[in-house]
Amino acid sequence: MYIDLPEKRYYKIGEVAKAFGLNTSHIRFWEKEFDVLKPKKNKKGNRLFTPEDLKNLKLIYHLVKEKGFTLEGAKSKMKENPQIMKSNHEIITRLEAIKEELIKIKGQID
Amino acid sequence: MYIDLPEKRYYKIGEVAKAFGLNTSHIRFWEKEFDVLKPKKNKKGNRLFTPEDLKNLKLIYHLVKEKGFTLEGAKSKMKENPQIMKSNHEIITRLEAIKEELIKIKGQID
DNA sequence: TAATTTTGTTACTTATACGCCACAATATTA
DNA sequence: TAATATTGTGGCGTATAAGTAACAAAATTA
Repeated sequence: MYIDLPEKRYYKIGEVAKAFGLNTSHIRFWEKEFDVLKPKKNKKGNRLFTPEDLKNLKLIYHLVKEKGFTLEGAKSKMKENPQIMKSNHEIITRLEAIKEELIKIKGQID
Repeated sequence: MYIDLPEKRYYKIGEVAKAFGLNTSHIRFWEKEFDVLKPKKNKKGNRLFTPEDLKNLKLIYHLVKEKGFTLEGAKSKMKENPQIMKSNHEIITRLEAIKEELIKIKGQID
């Protein structure tokens, strides 16, 4: 997967960008495009991405980069039923991780 | 809906374009992009679109113009499981037509 | 303290998805 | 028959979408 970050309360834009293989401008660009992406900011204005923000980013990435939606397409898809969309996507992501695990285990047996 | 054509064996590009509210260049462009779109041609080279071609066009239109897929996104979506995709889409289209009918009838009752 | 990172804004670049035109051949309509 | 319309291929033009870079100032990290 394109993401591999330690668990913590907040992530900086640089870490996030790196985790997705995007550059920081790109992240900021998506932030302007997608209302759902609203990282907190500290007093100086630095972005603080929460794990929740990362979930949203993952979903956007999935729709745009993997499924081939336009940004507009992704936006309206996400409006359809945001919470169900998101939880489905989380479940699928989780299942894919489990599948990977199982394949690894199988490899050890053979 | 964007389409309203009499039933016949073949349609000319002009009719097809008009039915979708696209211009002929656009139809030809999609033809280059989507392998699934392969209208027959007569000896002179004129395109002969079958009802089957129209179904494919409808699906493309749906994905690109209504769902917000990029052309690439639409292509890979259609490769996933072409026949199921298409029959689902036909069923949904049919149901929507029925819904329209029912709404009309309801309007007459009120 | 020095090096690195981040900020917002703006402008620039590239890619996508067409639109339009020319010219020739054929078809349709008056 | 003459005028008009439609179609073909091919190439060039273009609007919008999507992403990148440049900047100087401020902040963070080493």
